Amino acid sequence: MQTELQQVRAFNRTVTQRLGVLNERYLGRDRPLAESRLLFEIGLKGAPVRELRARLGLDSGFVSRMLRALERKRLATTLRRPGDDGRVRFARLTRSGIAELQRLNTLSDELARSMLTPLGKKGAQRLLSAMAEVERLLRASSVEVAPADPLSPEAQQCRDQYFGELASRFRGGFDGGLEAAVLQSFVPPRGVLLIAWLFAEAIGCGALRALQPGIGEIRHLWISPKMRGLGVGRRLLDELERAARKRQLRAVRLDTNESLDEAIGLYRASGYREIAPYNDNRYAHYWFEKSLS
Amino acid sequence: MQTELQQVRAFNRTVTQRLGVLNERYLGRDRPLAESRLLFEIGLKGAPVRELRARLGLDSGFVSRMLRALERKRLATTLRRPGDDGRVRFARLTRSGIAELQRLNTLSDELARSMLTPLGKKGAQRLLSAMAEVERLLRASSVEVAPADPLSPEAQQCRDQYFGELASRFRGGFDGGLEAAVLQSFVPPRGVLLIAWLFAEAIGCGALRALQPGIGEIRHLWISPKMRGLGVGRRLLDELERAARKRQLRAVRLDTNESLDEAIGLYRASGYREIAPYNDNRYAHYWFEKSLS
DNA sequence: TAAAATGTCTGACTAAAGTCAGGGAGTGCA
DNA sequence: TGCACTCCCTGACTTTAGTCAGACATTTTA
Repeated sequence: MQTELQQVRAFNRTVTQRLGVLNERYLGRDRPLAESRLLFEIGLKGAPVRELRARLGLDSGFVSRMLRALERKRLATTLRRPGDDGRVRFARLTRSGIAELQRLNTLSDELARSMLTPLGKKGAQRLLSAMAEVERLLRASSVEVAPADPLSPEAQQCRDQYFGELASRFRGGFDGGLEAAVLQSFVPPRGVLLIAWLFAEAIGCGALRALQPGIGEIRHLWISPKMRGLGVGRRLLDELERAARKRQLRAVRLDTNESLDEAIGLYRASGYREIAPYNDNRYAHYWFEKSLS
Repeated sequence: MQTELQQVRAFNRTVTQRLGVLNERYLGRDRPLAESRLLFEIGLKGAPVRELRARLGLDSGFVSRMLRALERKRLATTLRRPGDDGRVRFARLTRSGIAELQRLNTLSDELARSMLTPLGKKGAQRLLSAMAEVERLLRASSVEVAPADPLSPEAQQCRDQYFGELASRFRGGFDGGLEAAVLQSFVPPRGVLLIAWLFAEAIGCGALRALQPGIGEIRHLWISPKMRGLGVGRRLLDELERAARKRQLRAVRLDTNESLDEAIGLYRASGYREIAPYNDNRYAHYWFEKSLS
């Protein structure tokens, strides 16, 4: 473990040093860095001020003041969008603000090039794939799993994506009727719905409910496609099993469709064993159980 | 190319965000971040002030002022070391400074752990090896190659390390006698000595000199062991060949010892072909030539 | 040995980043 | 309608980070 931590620290040092220096040199040329970041965040489409604040993690006064500065330089405007909540201001780049953003993008590309070109073609390829791996895993490591209300908009959104995917993957489609009673069964203390968050975005979910005395059922385990293969599913499953243990369940069951290979792989790898059908789900091809000791 | 640059930018964003937030949260808790970094750099063994300045890339006044601040808090002292250059001050941590450094190290470890543990064992391993790769390549990409005086201390240092390595690798050892005339032959305009710099540290060298009319010779190509396999050797070799072309040479030659496998591999991969001995170097087993068209 | 260069220090300054309190406008609910 | 709340704004601050000029001691070079 010691050397692993040292490795992370070495990475941390090298990378912050190199990127910090470059960011300042390329992006903060004639303007405070925070202002450049704000320009980036507003982007071509504009954004509500509250969102800018959240994304940059900055104080309301600070952002407001920077927006005034951008307005004085005629790079951005804030307006109120009719139809929206009248308190919310919407920031948008002016024509010259967009030109400025393009210039920043060019500089940012130069920065990227300055990292790749000295390495030659093969080295650049190696760096790129290692970067992609680090980036994905680092994102995965900031994922947080927390219980949620099954009726919350985020839960609804996860379910929509989940059912949408089932509909496209199942041979013969999928008709996602779901009674309110099932959702109620995910509510504590008998069940639980867990959502995996990447910052403010819900990127996965999974639910546990009581099936029979001593036996729970896991349902709706889903991970956003862009976060697959990074262990998020495994984490959700682990947490659901932990929740089941806490509820004194001695086993959990689940069913799944033949087309969901990653899920089936995950279940087998996690110690689930195939059992006889315990329900008449017409979309299920496999039924699994794992005993929790 | 476009998507490659985008990949780098995505990495840049994710990593600076994640590391920036964590750095501040963990290391800048009750003290300016720069001060924490200074504590790190002084370290257990202490360091000369000039070196601290160089490593952190900070203004002399700024560092001096931070040192005074650390002194006021009884975390560090500066002293003059007898025997050394009397102008140089040496910074050293006090007992409580060391305790503070340990605390920082603990926090830094926590930070590292917070990245690894959510990924599970396999994910952590993947992250670690990708991090190591990114770190090494990023360091390699900040290497700069520049001509140097063959008599400069850095050149001397490179040669010492080079000869030292030859002595340990050659069967039967190596007696590194080198006449001043040879060094003189590396001086422009007829020859050139290139040094590869990683920030202020010389981590590789290579020399070109005139051998016969129209033919040059490459000598002393060496890369620090910790920077091997990252394309630095290839870059030095390319630059030496470019220098040869600029001098209107139509070919370059070099000799090498059988034990230097990496070098031999590099030469072959770069288009060098074995030729008959063109000198009577008793340590050489192979003689190579490449024609520059 | 004088002159130039180097290493460190201080004082005086600036820019950037961030915090805090309070106020006005708008929204949603009782 | 009144009240609590949200969103954004401004003004008044502080801290952090940095720059610059010059002073002084020491070392190196001519």
